[in-house]
Amino acid sequence: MAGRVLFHIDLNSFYASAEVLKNSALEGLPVVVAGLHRRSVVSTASYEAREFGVHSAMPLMMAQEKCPQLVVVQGDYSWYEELSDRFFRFVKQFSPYVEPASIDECYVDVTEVIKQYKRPLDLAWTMQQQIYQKLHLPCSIGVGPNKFLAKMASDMRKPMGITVLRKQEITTKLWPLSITEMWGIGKKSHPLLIANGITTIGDLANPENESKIMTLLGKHAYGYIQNARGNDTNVLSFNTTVQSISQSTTLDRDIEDYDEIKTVLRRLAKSLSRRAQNDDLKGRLISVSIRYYDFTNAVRSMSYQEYTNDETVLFEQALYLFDRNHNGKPIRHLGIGLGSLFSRHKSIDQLQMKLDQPVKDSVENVLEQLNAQLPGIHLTTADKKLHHS
DNA sequence: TCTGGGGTCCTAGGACCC
DNA sequence: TCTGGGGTCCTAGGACCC
Repeated sequence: MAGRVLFHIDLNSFYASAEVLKNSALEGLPVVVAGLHRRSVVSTASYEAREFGVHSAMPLMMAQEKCPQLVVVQGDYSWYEELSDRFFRFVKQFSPYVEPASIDECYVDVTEVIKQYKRPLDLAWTMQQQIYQKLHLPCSIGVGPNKFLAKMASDMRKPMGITVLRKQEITTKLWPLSITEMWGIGKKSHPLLIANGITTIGDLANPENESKIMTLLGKHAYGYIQNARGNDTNVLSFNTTVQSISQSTTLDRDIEDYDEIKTVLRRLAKSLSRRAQNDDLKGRLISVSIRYYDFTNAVRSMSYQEYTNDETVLFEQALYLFDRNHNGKPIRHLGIGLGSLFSRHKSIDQLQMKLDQPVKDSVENVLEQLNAQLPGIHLTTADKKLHHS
C-alpha cells in the first residue's frame, strides 16, 4: 500500500480554552477546570496555570498551594460537547476520514486532500489557523505515516505546534524520548521497564531487548515494539458506537451509613437513567463500583434479563450488587455503570437495511468479516449510510 | 497535597451447549 | 469407563487514556 499521511489534531488545554471562550475575563489567567470540593483534582489547566507547576490529575488542594491566585471553574460538559462537535464537523470539511479519539482530539487521513497543496505542511497550517480563527480553539497537529507517529508528533510542540514525524526520522526524534513519553505504556509498566534497563523508546525498539520486553509486558508487548519501530498498522476506525456509560462520585467524606449509601446510589441511578434516555440507549449489563477508604476497588456486574434504562431497575440492581459485595469498610467512591448497550435508532437503521436491501446487507456482512480478517486494509461499500424515514 | 470522572480494550476462567 | 474440542456467554480484573 502506498504511503499514507495522517494528522493527529489535539485541542490544547481544551476545557480551559473552552472556559476562556465563554468568559473572556479569564484570558491570560491561571485557570483550572475542576470539581469544587476538597477531594477534587484538576481536570485541565491553562498554560498560565502550568507555569506554576499545575497539571491535570493534580489534587486541587495542591494546585492551589502552588498557585494561590488560581481561578477554579466547574466543568460545563455540555458546552465542551458542543464545541467538540463543531471541531469534528469543521475537520470533516477537509477530509471525511476522521476518527474522533476523545472529546478533544482526532485522527484524520489526509492522504488524498493533501495532494492539492503545494507544500504538505500548508494543509496543517491552514487547518490550525482556521480552527483558531473560526472556532477560537488552539490546537497542535502531528503529521505522520501512521496513527502512532502522528500522535507522538502532536505531543512534541504545544500549544499551536505543527510537527512532522517521518519514519526515517524516528531514530533522532522518537528514540531518544523517555519510555514515559510512549503512548500506550502507562504508570504500571514504567517502573517495570526502567528497572530492567529499558528507559527510552529506542530501547523498546531495539531487537536485542525484544525477548526481555515480551517477558515483562506479555502479549501487549509486540504492538508497542512495532509502534516504537514506526510500524503501526492500525487503520482509522469510523465506528463511534458507544460501548458503556457510567455515573460515579467521590464522596466528600468516607461513609458507612447504609441509608446514606442508598441515597447516593439512588442519585447516581437517576442521573445515569436520564442520560441513557436522552441518548436513546438501553443496556443489559449493570455494574456497581465501590472504592473503599484505602483505595481498594471492587467492580461487580451482572447481566439483566432485558435492555433497560429505567431508574428504578438501575437502582435496585446496583443495590443488590452492592449488598452482595460490600465488605463493610468505609466507602470513598460509588458508581453505577450500564453496558452491553443497544440503541433503538441504530437498530431501526439495521432492520431497515435488512428489509430494504437483503443483497446489500449480505455484502456488508461479508465485508465486515473480511475487514476483521485483514488488518491494514479497509473495504467498504460505496454508500453505507441510509436515511431515517 | 492526598489522590476525579468518563471511557476503551484485553485477558482469563468457568459454565454451558453441541 | 473416561474424556475431545469448539463456541458462546458471563463475570472479574487490570492497564491505559483524556
